[in-house]
Amino acid sequence: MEGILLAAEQIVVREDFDALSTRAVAERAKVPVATLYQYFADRDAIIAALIDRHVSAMDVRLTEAVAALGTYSVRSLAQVVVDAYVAGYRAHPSYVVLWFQGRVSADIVARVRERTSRLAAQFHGFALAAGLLKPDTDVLVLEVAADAIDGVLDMAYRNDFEGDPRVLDAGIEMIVSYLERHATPPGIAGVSSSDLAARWEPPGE
Amino acid sequence: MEGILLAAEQIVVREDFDALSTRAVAERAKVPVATLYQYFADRDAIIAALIDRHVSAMDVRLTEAVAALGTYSVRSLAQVVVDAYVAGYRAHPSYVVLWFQGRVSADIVARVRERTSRLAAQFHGFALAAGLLKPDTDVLVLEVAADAIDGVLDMAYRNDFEGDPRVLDAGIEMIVSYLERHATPPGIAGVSSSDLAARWEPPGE
Amino acid sequence: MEGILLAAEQIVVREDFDALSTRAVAERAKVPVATLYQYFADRDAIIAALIDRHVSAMDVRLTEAVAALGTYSVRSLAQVVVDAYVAGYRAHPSYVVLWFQGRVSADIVARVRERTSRLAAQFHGFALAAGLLKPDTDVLVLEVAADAIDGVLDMAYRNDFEGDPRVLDAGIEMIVSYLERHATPPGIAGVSSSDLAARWEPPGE
Amino acid sequence: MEGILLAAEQIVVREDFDALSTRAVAERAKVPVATLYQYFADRDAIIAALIDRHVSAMDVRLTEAVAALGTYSVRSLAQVVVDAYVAGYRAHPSYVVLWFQGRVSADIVARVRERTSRLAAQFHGFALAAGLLKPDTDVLVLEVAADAIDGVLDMAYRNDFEGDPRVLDAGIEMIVSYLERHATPPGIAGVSSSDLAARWEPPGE
DNA sequence: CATGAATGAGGTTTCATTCAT
DNA sequence: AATGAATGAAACCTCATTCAT
Repeated sequence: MEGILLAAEQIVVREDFDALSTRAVAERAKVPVATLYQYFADRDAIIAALIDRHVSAMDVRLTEAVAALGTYSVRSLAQVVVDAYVAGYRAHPSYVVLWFQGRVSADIVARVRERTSRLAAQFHGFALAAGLLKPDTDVLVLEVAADAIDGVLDMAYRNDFEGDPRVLDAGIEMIVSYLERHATPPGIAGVSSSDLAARWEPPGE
Repeated sequence: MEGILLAAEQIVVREDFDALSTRAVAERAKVPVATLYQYFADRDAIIAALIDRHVSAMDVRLTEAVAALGTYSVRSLAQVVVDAYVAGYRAHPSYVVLWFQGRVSADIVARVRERTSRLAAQFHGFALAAGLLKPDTDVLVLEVAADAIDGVLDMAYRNDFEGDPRVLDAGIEMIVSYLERHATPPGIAGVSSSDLAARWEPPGE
Repeated sequence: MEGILLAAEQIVVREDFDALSTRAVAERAKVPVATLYQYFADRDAIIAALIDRHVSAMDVRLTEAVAALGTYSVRSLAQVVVDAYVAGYRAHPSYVVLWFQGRVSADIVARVRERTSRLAAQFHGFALAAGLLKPDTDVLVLEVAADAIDGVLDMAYRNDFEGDPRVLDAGIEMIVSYLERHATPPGIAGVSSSDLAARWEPPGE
Repeated sequence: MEGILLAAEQIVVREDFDALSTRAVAERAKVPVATLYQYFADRDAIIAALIDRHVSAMDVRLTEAVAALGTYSVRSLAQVVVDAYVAGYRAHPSYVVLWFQGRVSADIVARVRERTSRLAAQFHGFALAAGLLKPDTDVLVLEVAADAIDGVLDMAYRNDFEGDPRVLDAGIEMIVSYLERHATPPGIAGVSSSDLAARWEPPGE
C-alpha cells in the first residue's frame, strides 16, 4: 500500500499526470492490478490519497514555517507561504503535477477547495488577532489571496519544472500589494514575533 | 474541414476536453473518422487548430479593444486585456476549456508560450514608445504580467464557469500594482489617446 | 453462517442472480470474504444451500397444503400445488429468482432433478393408493406433470414479477386436462378426504 | 461480421451462454476484440443479432410448415409448430441455448415478447377466418398458448439437449386440450386444406 | 476459527491510427 | 479525396479463490 502510493508518485513525476493509470501503477509497484483495489476503491481514490498526503505535508511545513518567523508582516507571511510550497515541491516534485493537474474528479476538487478555505480562515483569524490586517477585513480577501498564491505557483511551475523564480518574485509582489491595501501600518512594517498580540495555532483536523 | 473544427468546438463546450476524441468529432461532424486524417495529421493537430482559432480571435479582440481606448494607463491596459478575454469567453465558451485544458502536447505548449512572448513584446514596445513605462523596463516585466493575466483568468474560470468576478477584480488589482512599479507618472495617471506619442500597431501573423 | 445465507437471499431478491458474488454476500453479511469459505466450499455451494432451503420450505408447504385438502382430485391436487408455490413465492420473493436462475452448475441441476423425481414418485404412490389415477399409470406421467408445473410457474413469473394469473390459470387447465386422461372417475370427480383410501405421507429427508 | 456471429454461435453451443464473452467470441472468430465493436454496439447487440437470426429462421420454417399442412386442426397446428421448432433446434443447436438463456437485457426481452404477440395475432386471425376457433375467441388464448409452447420446449430441452420427446408429446397434449376448449367442431376434427375458408399468410415485417 | 492480503484470469469498452480501395 | 474496415494497445474494474497468520 505504501508501495502503491510510492509507485503512483514516481509515475506522476517521471511521466505526467495522464500516465497515472491503474496498470502503470501496478506495474511499477510490482503488484497485480487487482491488488490496487484492495486498498483503493478506484483510480480516483489513489489520486485523492496522493493529494491528501501532499496537503498534509504542506500543512505541516506551512505551520512550522509561519511559527518560526521572526518578523510578522503581510509580506513576510506571503513570502513564507510561497517559500514553504517551493521547498515542498523541491522535496517532492510529484506534488507539482499532482497539485495542478490532479483535480480531476468533483470529489477531489471539493476537497481541495475546502482546504483552501480552511487555510484562508486560519490566516484571517491570526492576522486580525495579531493586528496585521484592518479589523473589518473580510475573509474573502484571504481566500482570494490564497487562490492567488495557488495561481502564482501554477504560473511559476507550468513552464518551468523547477519553478520560475522571476514569476515567483513577481507573484509575491502582486499578492503583497493586494494584501497591503487591507493591512494595518504594523502589518506593512512588520511586528517582531516577541511583540505579537496573538499566537499562531496549528490547524486542527 | 470547417465542419470538423466546428464539431470539435461543440464537443469541448458541451462535454469536456477529455471528450474530444477523434470518434466523437467525426460523429458530430458526420464524416468517417478516417476523413479527419485528410485534414489533420493527428488528434493534436485538431486541438492545435482549435487553439489557433482561439488565439487569432482573441488577438483581434485585444487589438481592437486597445486601439479603442480613450485613456491609456497601465491600469486601463490591464483592464482592457482582461475585459477582452472575458468578452471572448462569453462569446465562445469553448475557449475556456480549450485554453486551460488544451495545452496537451509539447508542440501546443510551445506555441502558446511563443504567442505570450509575442504579445508581451508588442505591449512592451508600445508602452515604452508611449511613455507609459520607464525606459529601462525589461520585456520580462511584461511577460510576467501576461502570464499573470493568464493565471488570473485560469483562477477565475477554474471553479466558476462564468468567471468569478471577485477573482478577476482582485487579479487586476494585483497586476496593476505590479506594473505601476515600473510605470511612469503618466503611465499611472493615464494619457489621453489624442496625446499619445506612439501608435498601437496590430500584431502581424 | 445463517447470516451468510440471509445476505445471499437479500442480494438475490434486491438485485438479481448475477449480483450474487462472494464479495457482495460477504459485504452484506458483514464478514470478510475469506470467512465464507469456512462454511461453504465455493460459490456454488452457497447457491445450492439457498436452493435446498427453498426446496425444504416448499416441500413443507406442499405437504401441509395437500394434507389439508377437503376433496381430492387431480384438479384439486394440481391447483393446490400451484397455489403452494405461489404462496411460497409471495412469502419469499427470492425463491423466484433462485429457482429459475439458480440452476447454474451441474451439481445443482442434478439435485433439482432428483427432487422433482422424488416428488413425482410420492404423488404417484399416493394417487394410485387413493384410487385417483388408473392403476397402470406410469410414474412418468407424474414426472412430466411435475415438470409442467415447474414450466408453468416459470412462464408465469418470467415476465411478471408477481406471477401472471392468466398464465397460471391456463397452465393449471393444461395440466389437469393431461392428468385427467390417466385419472379414474373419482380422480376426476373428487373424493372427500374422509373417504380416502390412502394417507398422504410427508416426504422424508 | 458473418464470422463473428458464427463464432458466437459456436461458443454458445459448445460451452454455455455465460461463456459468450466478447473476448471469447473474438478469439474464436480470430479477430481482435476491437473489431467486434465495428459491427456491434456492445455485447448485448451480438446476442440480439443472434436471436434475430434465430427468430427469422424460425419464422420462415413455421410459415412454410403451416402452409404445407394437409389437414388443419388445432391439434395439427400445435403439432406443426412444435415440430418446426424441434427441427430448427436440431439444425441449429445453438438456438436452444440462445432462446432459453439469451433473454438477458430488457431490450431483447421486449423484442422476443413482441414477436410472440405478433405470432399469436397471426394465428388468431387465421384460425378465426378458417373457422377453426369459435368466433369470440380472444387473442389472449393464443398468446397463452404461444407462451405455453415456449414453456413446453423449455421443459423438453432444459434437461435433455436433444429435447425430451415424452415431454414434447405431453406438452402438445396439454396445449391441444386447452385449445380445443375454444375450438369449433371442424377445428377439432380437422379441415382439409382444399376446403379451407382462409389462406395462411406469411407474416410481413 | 477467523481473516487480511494477495492474485491470476478475465470482463467490457474506447482509443488513435493505418491502409487498401 | 474519401472511406469502410481493421486493429494493437490500453483503459478501468470484478471475480472466485487461496493461504499464511
